Amino acid sequence: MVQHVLSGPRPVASVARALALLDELAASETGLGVNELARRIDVNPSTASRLLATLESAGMVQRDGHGPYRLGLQLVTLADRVLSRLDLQALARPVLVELMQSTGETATLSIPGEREAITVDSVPSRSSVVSMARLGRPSIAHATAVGKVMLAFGGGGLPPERDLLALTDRTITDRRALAAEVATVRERGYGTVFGEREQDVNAIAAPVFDNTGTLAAILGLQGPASRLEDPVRLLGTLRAGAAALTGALGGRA
Amino acid sequence: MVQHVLSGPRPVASVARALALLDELAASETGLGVNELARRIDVNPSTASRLLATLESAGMVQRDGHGPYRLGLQLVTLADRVLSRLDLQALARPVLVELMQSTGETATLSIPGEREAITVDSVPSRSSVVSMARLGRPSIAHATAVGKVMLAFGGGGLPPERDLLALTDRTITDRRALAAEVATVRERGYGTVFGEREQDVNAIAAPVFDNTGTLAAILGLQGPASRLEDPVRLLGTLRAGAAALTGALGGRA
DNA sequence: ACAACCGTGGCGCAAAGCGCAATACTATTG
DNA sequence: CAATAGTATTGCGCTTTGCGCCACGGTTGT
Repeated sequence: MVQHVLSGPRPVASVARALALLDELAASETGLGVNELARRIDVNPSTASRLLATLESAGMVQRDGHGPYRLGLQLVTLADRVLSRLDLQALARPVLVELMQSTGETATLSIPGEREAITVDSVPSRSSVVSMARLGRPSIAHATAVGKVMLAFGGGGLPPERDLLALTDRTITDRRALAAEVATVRERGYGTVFGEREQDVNAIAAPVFDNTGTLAAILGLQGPASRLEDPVRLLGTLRAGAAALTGALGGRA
Repeated sequence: MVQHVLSGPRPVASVARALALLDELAASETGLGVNELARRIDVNPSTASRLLATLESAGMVQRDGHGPYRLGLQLVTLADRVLSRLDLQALARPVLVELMQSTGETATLSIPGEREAITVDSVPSRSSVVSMARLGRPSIAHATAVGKVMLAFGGGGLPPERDLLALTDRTITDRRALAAEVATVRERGYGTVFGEREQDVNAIAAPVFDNTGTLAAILGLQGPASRLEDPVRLLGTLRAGAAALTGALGGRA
């Protein structure tokens, strides 16, 4: 074959061939036929036909009737996911800095995942005694302000009661109590926490939406309970930041 | 066409698995590990590892060090190709209509290919006796206004002399003469044809550039020699259309 | 310290993808 | 209009090759 020089692990040939087809289609402005593609990546036309059929069923390539193949719209969908995340983090950075500077507390950016929200960026308060926000760490859904916002706006259901571990004596461990709390968060448009994850930490969080109206991220502010006795007083600033981000993503409200 | 489980062609399983990985990554906002992905598409972790390595070498997925996988930037590149073509045709339609209405001649949109430019859309003149512009047909590079523009701005080389077939007695068949003509086109910023493809057809064409400065398309106007004695008098209108399209694509000049 | 994850490489078997060839269809040739 | 040369897509059999199993090293959490 051709690329036999590759050191290290042997790549999956079929997949490599399929990707080569995509590259060829990307290089050609007008689209290519099966035989032409087969020649370019040096395989039998039947092989190319089958590979293209597989790619077509996934929307990676498309064509008009029996005409030449072109790149498919599914690529746009996938790329949109990439860009939205890149955009989000880039756009959020100055907002986080602004939030930290005007409030003096640690500002965090979290992305909603399957069962918990993951903190992907943070700007720690200058006077941060405790650096609570470690990147990449999940925020326990039922015991953080960020997590409550995710439950309220993320579209997923509440976690099972056996996951509602008590981290402090103020943690909500009853599923019905959590449901009520989440409903309140959804109604007010922000979530709070008063020592429910760590004894002396209070926090507030607000949702950020994208152009499709789905929850794209969560902005959070947190500080020591001694200083941040009532995090709701930061609500105005936090809401301004969330609104700025939501607007930048093409969303509203 | 729907995916028949019975008599339908058997898709290439490895490729289907790789595409399933991409779908799973698209579904998850935060990225996933090898084992987690393997569980979701129901394969062995080692298989997922190899598939992902193949995808990674093509830039379809990426990751930070040994962290979880995310969708790769190559997807953005591929999607850009899709969108640019879709955008182009959508944006060009009103321009073509405008060109036809203000000049009374047939307006065409062509996309530069490997060796010739392919006409992908056209708005025929109302009084079109001859409908020369059939969609999907290549414009012979050395004997059409569109083709000359492609040679002048497309970046590719001149065709070999054996391809310079004489279609009429005015067709340029000498390679050096063609080189001179192309140089003139590049200098003036537009290409013309006086009965070099068909005896009684004159035409003029102008380039459209995208945001990277490469030739994205070619706008053409053509009519019967009897009526369109000097196509250069349409230059102003044509240039305005080309400039509008170039601007819409983020290009300049 | 162990334990429980994770990601990856070697190995061997059988599943599976590939090339060959035949088919049907279309476009272009004489 | 027949003839030719393209294309795209099947069926079929061989052997390649991709997969699962297992084991290793690395990291996290108990």
